Amino acid sequence: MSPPPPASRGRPLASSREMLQDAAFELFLERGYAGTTVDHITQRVGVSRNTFFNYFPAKSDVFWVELDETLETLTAALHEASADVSPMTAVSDAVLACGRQFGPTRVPFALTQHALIGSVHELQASALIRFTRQAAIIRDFLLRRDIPYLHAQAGAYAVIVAGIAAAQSWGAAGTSRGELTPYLRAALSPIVAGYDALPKRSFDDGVHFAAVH
Amino acid sequence: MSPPPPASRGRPLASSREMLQDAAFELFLERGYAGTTVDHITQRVGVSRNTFFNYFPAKSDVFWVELDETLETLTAALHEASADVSPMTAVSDAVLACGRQFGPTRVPFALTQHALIGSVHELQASALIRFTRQAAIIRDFLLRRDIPYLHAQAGAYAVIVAGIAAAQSWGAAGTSRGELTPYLRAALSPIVAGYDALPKRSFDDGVHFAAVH
DNA sequence: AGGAATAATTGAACTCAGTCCAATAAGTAT
DNA sequence: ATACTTATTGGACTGAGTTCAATTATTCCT
Repeated sequence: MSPPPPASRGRPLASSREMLQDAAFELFLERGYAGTTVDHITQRVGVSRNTFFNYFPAKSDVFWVELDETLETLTAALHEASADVSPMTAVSDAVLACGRQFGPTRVPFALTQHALIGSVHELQASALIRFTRQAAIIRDFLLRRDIPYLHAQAGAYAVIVAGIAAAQSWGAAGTSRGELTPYLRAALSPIVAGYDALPKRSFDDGVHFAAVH
Repeated sequence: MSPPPPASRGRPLASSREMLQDAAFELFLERGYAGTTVDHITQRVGVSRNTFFNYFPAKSDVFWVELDETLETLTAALHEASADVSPMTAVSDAVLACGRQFGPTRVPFALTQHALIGSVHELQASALIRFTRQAAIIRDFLLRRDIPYLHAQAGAYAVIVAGIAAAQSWGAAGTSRGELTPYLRAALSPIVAGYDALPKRSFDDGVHFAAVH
C-alpha cells in the first residue's frame, strides 16, 4: 500500500512509483481501465512487466492510490476522537475529517470513475478489500467503546456505506459538485441517529450473540 | 444465475447443474475453494472444462448458489410490502422475510465459509456484485417511495450491510446459532429507526443533490 | 425414413493478472 | 577489491474466463 522505503544500500530505484502511476492513469484515460494491461503500463515507462509488481501489488492498486492515501488517515482521526461524544458520533466525525481532504480541486480517480467498479472484476475485489479493511478499523473502535459485536460490525459497515453513497453522488455530480462534506453529513446523519438512540444493551433481547474473531 | 430452461429441442443436457454443484462442494470441502480448480470439478463429473461454463458463469457462482436462491425472492417480498408502513420498515420487513428462509437446518455454504471471502479474489468480486445488485433493488424501491436519491442509496446499502453483519455473526455462531431472524432484527433496528426519524425533505438543508443514473 | 433445425458438448487456442525463481546489474559499506 | 544489499529482468507457470469452430444428440417437419 505505502511506497517502499528508499533504501540507502543496494541498487537504487530505477523507475519511480509516480512514473508508473502517471503512465497508468494516462492509459486508463486513453484506453479505459479494462483496455489497459500491465504490459502497456510498463512499456510506456520503459521497464519490465515484473517491475510494476515491485511498486504495486496489483494493477487495481493504481486505481485506488489517491483514495488509499486518505483512507490511511482514518485510524489517526479515530484516535483523536473525543471521549465526550457517543461512539458513533466519534466515528462519524472521523469520517467527516477524512472527507474534508477532498473537494472540488481534489477528486480521486476512483470516485469519478466509480462506474468502472461495476464492470471490472479486479476493481470489485479490490473495492471489497478496502471496504472490509476500513470496516474492521471502525468496528474495533466501537468494540473498544463497549458496543456489542453485532452492532459494532453492522454500525461500522453502515458508516462506510454511507460514506460510499455520499462519495458516489458527489463524484457523479460533475463540476457542480462543490464540497464532499455536506454529502457526507446528509448520508451519515440517519445512521448516527439510529445508533445513538439505541438503549444500552438493548441488543440482546433474549438472544445471546457470540463475539466473533 | 437461474438454471437454463430445459429445451425441448436440440441436444439434451448431458450433465446437470446439480452434478457440477455437488462435485464442486465436495471438492471445496476436500481441498478448499482456492485449491479447487474448474478442471477438478469437471473431471470429477466426467465432462469437459467448457461445459462448466454452460451451467455457471463463473466458479464463484457455485459458492453463492444457495444464497442466490434466497436473494432472488427479495424483489417479490418488496412487492408485497404494505403501503401503510414507512419505506424503510417495508424494506426491513422484506429482508426479514428473506431471512426466514434460513435456519439451523438451512445454512448456506457462503455463510459458514464467509471467511473465505477475505482471501479469495473471485469471491470478493462476486460478493460485491451481489451486494450492489441487491442494493439497487432496494434503492429503486425507496426511490419509488419518494426518498431522495442519496438517502435511498445510503439506506439501501445500510440495510444490506446490516443483513450481512447479521448473517456473518449467525453463520459464525456454529451449531448453537438458532434462527437468523433475531440477529437480523437486532442489526436492522437502529438503521430503520434512524431513517424513520428523518424529517421529510431534511435531506437537502441548503445543498442540492442531483439524482444519479 | 430422411433431412433440417436446434441446442449441448467439446477441444483448442487465446488473454490477462498474478506468482515464483534464478540470474544479473548497480549501487554502498568495509 | 570484495562482500553485501537491493532493484531489475526474463522466463516459466497457474488458473479463470473468453471465443470459435466442429461435433453430437435430439426433435420437428415433410
